[in-house]
Amino acid sequence: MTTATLITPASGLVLTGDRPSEVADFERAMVDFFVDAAELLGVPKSVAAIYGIVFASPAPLSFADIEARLDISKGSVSQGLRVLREVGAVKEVSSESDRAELFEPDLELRKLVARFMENRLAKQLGEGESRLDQLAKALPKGRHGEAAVLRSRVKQLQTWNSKARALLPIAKAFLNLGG
Amino acid sequence: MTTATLITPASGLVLTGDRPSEVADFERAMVDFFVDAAELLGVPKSVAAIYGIVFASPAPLSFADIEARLDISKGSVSQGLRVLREVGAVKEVSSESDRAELFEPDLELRKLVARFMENRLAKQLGEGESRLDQLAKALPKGRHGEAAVLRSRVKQLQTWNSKARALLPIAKAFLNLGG
DNA sequence: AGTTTACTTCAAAATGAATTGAACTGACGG
DNA sequence: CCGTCAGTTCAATTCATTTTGAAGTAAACT
Repeated sequence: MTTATLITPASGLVLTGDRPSEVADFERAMVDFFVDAAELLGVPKSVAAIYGIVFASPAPLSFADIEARLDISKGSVSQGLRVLREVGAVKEVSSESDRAELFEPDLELRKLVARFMENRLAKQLGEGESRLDQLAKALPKGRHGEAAVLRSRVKQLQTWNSKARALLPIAKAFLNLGG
Repeated sequence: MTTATLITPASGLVLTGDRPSEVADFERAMVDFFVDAAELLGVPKSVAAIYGIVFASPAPLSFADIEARLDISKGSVSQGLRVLREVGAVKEVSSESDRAELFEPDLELRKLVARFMENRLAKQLGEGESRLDQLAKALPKGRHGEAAVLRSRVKQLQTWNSKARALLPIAKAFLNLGG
């Protein structure tokens, strides 16, 4: 063992610019953290990076700030911010003195998580349930025990589907305990 | 409302061949179910389709059977079966009379789910924890309350990470209850 | 009115992952 | 041995998604 624990090869999306490298390093680590997490959740890197850079800043950032700190195009910043606003991950705070809108992370991560579960998991499980109903109806009634085998397999899937559905609210409750 | 509940546009991977259309319809529905689910889990369509077609058959299927029922290349069948064997989703049963290996689904879905949680979720959360440790060390000590803001944000992420870690075994236990 | 600033839009390019298929390996039968 | 059958491999291709950037819009300033 000669190398330290270098978890991931670093996304290289953060530009140092003229800020203290101490700050840029912190931002880099934060952006990488969210980029990693996003990969698991199926969110584009640029979107995760924007959230990361906003999260890493103690003060709200303007569009221009984000553009300057990240090595991504203006178009991506625009689209990414739209997505993040839509899901409530960042919110605009109007700056008094200036004309540009400023963005800060919405720290109610609870809500984000809940929304994610709702949108992706609950939706998928609901659709799965419908599909399984169709499957149960479409069961081919082949001879012997064959029909029985298939019936039991479909039933097994239905059991899993409903268990997963039942787990969702439990998970939600658990994550909310003293957030 | 004029249209029925057509959950998804159908993957079109199942070939009817010369089997009864009743059977092909069932297979189609099953394959689509797994293809959908796989999308959520980040598994390639072809792999999900192979699992689906095997799952939809009361009798074990040979390599050639799978190739004939699905509209995917021989190469994909080979690679897909390898993946499925590696994660224990299908198992080989040697056919007495014939020389070809036959495949059937490993119905211990519990194990599959547990393995998935282990590999994807637990791994990701573990890496996240390391990253967060790094982040905590890299906290830039800017003036005023700024440092405090960042410290509290990092702490918040750590709290979430550990909650998620704590949830995993709970979820596992819940899903195992009377499977 | 005209210019600048601040952002949005979207068609085209880049990226990255899955899929193909032709060449290959090796076991079996003749 | 030689040919065929059964499956594997992997470079090249296709496909889907993300990213870019140039052109467009609109509000704010002068």
